[in-house]
Amino acid sequence: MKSRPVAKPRRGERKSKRVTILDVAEDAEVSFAAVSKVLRNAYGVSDGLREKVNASIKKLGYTPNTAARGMRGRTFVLGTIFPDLRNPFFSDILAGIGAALERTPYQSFLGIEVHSTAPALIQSMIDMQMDGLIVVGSTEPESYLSKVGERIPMVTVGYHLPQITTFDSVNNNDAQSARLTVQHLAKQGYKKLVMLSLETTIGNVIEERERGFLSQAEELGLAGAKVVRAPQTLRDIQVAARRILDEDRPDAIFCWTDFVALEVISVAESLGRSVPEELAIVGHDNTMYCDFEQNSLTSIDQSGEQLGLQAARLLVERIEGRTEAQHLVSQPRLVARNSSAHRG
Amino acid sequence: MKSRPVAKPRRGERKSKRVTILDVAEDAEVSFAAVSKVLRNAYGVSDGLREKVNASIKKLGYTPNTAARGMRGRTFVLGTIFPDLRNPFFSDILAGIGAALERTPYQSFLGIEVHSTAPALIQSMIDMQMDGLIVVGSTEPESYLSKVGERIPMVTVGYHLPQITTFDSVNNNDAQSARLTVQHLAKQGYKKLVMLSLETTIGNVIEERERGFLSQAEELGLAGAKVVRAPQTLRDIQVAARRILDEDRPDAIFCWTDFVALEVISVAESLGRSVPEELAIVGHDNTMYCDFEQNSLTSIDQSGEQLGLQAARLLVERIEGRTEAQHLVSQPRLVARNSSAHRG
DNA sequence: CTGAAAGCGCTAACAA
DNA sequence: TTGTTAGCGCTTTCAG
Repeated sequence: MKSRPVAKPRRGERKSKRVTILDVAEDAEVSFAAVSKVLRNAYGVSDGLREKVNASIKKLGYTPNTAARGMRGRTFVLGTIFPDLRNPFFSDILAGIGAALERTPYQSFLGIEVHSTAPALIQSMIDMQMDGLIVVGSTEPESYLSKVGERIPMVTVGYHLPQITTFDSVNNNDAQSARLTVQHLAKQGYKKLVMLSLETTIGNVIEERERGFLSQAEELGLAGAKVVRAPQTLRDIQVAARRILDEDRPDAIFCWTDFVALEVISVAESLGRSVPEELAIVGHDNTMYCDFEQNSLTSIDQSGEQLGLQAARLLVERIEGRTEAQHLVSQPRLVARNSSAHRG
Repeated sequence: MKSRPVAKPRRGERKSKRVTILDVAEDAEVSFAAVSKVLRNAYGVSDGLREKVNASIKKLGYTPNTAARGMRGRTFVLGTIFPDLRNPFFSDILAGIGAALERTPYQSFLGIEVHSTAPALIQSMIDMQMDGLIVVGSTEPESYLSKVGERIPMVTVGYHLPQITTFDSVNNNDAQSARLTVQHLAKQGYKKLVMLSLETTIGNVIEERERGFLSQAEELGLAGAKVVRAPQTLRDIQVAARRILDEDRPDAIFCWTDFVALEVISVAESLGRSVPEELAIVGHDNTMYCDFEQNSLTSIDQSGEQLGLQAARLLVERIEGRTEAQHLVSQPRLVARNSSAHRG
């Protein structure tokens, strides 16, 4: 016996049927094309029609099906890619992106390179027909990013390539970050400087900081300034810190990001080295943990919020038609706290 | 003069034309339906055909258009919603979700309630035709979440409603978190306990912890145990901590999450109160900052990674057909460090 | 100013 | 086992 021809339940059955543009058209007693025009703010719609349609939209609680939209035009969805979530600095960037998008029709979703690679995430976002991408702290080669930029509007944060034309970028002046640090430490009377840097490179951010660190130290006549690189895991940082403290015996350490600096303080403390009397520590990003009394960490503020804001602004501009590349660089500032206070 | 009929450039022009299922079919010399079947692992495809198609897919670098997929069936995209990114605990949850999804065809994107409300994010995700949602630390009412659960497969983390049938949940036993804390503090010899809790409720997580705290204190005969609530901003936490320290004068404070505990340590230190001799501090979530020597914060570990892993697993099960609700509760454990060490 | 009609790339029922 | 076909909900010409 054949089953009777019922409305096929399929998988999607559980979802109560969506309100579509046709339902709105019917309710408003207009053609569905008219509804589409109102939705897109297209040219040539009378006020009366617009009002009727908007009333029906509200009444029925209609929201456009983004997937369907994506098949023809824009989705008004942007993708943002972060390397991880552990660094609280990223939440500042996100706040900036949110602020920039607040009064626009755009939404942003995040992809995190935690168990996915950046290329996989980027491909997924393209497959979802997202309108543009903000790529933060990428470690991918320039050639790859350039190709992505040809396929979809893109802005990088932390990957400064002033000559590139296929995407925009927003950056902190990372060399300047290191210069400010060295100047500050020198002024406080510290003389033997080590920079605890990152093993894997992030765009050209890390190189820039190392470059600024070494050149400024040289200019100020601080002999023996040295760069040591370590991976991002706490274990490796601990080992590196211990070795620096035992072997290089600097009186100041500049760390590429705050949590590394906090770990170095931790190691120094467990080794009985007093901060800042015997050892100054400076971090980078000025995250909320710097302010705690027990850390009181001098740090470089690169205003993640501003970076995110500008990135989102540039991206929307690109999506809406700009074709010449823009590359923004913002100036960091040093926030002095106890961890680099002494040594008059 | 009319413009000549060129291939219309439109907005999407910049994007080099996508490889579609038709291109693959042509290259493999089969019908495009055959390609779709291979893609979906559908029943009734010969090995020869499958191989030919897979070769063409690889050769052409084809990836399915998720938007088009979303119009008919599944997208294999999940949405995860976090209240914010500042709490490093969330990155543990994310790691768990990533681990669970690693060997599946599913991808997860994040929405953060920073400038968007949860309902707006949820609606966007539904509009993108995502297959399911993981909602973490929501403050929305049960009635609303229940309605969402009827429309789309959903799992909540941090919203334990054992009776609800429209979605699954994964939770830490939050009452037990507080009980463990009180037991530990009592054993260490601390007697006057205050819990520094959150003003706005997160699911029922906060209530549960408060309940466990008060009942366990009573059971152990610790008179005068008290709950104080404060908003999540550093400023408010500072004010509250100062007031507690000045007025309530407890010898131990249990904080609902680690960064609050760190702020309390900071305030205590600036007030000249020594931790743990005069004052014990216990946090919650056992985030990486607890381990730093300068904090050495006793904390409750609720294994965010496990919570995320289970949530993703349940969600995939639901998407693939399970209809009876599942509600998981995991047991926390206390990690003792210096901040609650003394008071023999 | 409004509506009719043609697809976008895919899934899944159905026919061969 | 394979191919044909009918949409999914929307944008965007193009005619009226």
